[in-house]
Amino acid sequence: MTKPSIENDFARFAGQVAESLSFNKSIGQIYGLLYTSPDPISLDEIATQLMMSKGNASINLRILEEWGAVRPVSVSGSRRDHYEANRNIKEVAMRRVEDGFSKRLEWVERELDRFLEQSKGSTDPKIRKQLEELKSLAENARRVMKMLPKIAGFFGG
Amino acid sequence: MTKPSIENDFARFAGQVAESLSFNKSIGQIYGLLYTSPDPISLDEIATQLMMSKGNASINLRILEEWGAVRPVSVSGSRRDHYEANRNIKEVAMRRVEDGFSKRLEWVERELDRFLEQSKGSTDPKIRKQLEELKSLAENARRVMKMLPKIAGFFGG
DNA sequence: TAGAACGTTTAAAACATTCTAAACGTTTTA
DNA sequence: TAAAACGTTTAGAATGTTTTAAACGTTCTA
Repeated sequence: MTKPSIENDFARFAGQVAESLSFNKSIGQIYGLLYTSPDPISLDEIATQLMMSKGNASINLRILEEWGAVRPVSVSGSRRDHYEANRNIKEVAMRRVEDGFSKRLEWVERELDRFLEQSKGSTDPKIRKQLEELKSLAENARRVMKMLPKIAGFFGG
Repeated sequence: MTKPSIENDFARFAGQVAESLSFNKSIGQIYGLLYTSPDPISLDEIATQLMMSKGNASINLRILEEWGAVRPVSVSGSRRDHYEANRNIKEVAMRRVEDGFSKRLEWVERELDRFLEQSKGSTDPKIRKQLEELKSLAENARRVMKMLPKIAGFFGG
């Protein structure tokens, strides 16, 4: 942090938020910095402003890019990559939920199916009933996930 | 794992699920074991079955108890504490969302208010607009959280 | 074409979390 | 009352994650 400014405080705050969501601090800081920045920023500037190594900035920028939270833009008069934030946080979050949580739920359902297969015939019927309960729970959870964008849109869209 | 059984496989699976939710493995394994167990189990039995230290079992059982995911029950003929799972996972998850996520959202809103205060007068108006946008986003998110039990109930209740 | 300007990769340092084993304090049993 | 049976605490070992610093390979510039 070269200068103490509201923008820098905000980037630090975004780092804390990221940590509390079990992302890493740098990811939050970078996104926070780009979020408030009126202009796209280069990798070097990001690293300097946030007092982190170029390497770290590079790695976490790439992750943010994968998430669609950040995009590279070309800035005339500079050959450096510059980045700007995708400020549509709801969109970013939804994609994150989809890619992270829904995919895992599908995996859980597949595993539960395997257990159900295993439990056929051999074990006592109680466990089968429990597995079926779990599976329907997972299915419902996934259905809720799927509705989430519409639900979120229904509240402040 | 003394015996290879579907129950033990399931406990291991629950451990993986826990890890993917950024809890620790032991928490998931313990809950998984208790979930499928027809009878309450003692701390020692839990540790033995899951091949973990008593200390670890003790610590994580306490966390599960705090979450309301597990409850101690007295078993006649034994002075050991025995535990059984609260199998109402939806209830457990909802309380977890409430205690974890909603509380954090409230903190985010408070911090955003502080930034808004700071931004009054001094800085350019753009950042203030962004902060207000973020705040309304957080409010909406919290509103969705609050509705979640009803939404979840609307799907398979 | 030599060297500067970049972004990426990598090895290891710094740090955080999880887990174990043993010591410990109670409570119960004999 | 001595010893056994417990659950908890604790110090540190094991492991995992994040970050840095430096080496590296390109691409551009002069």
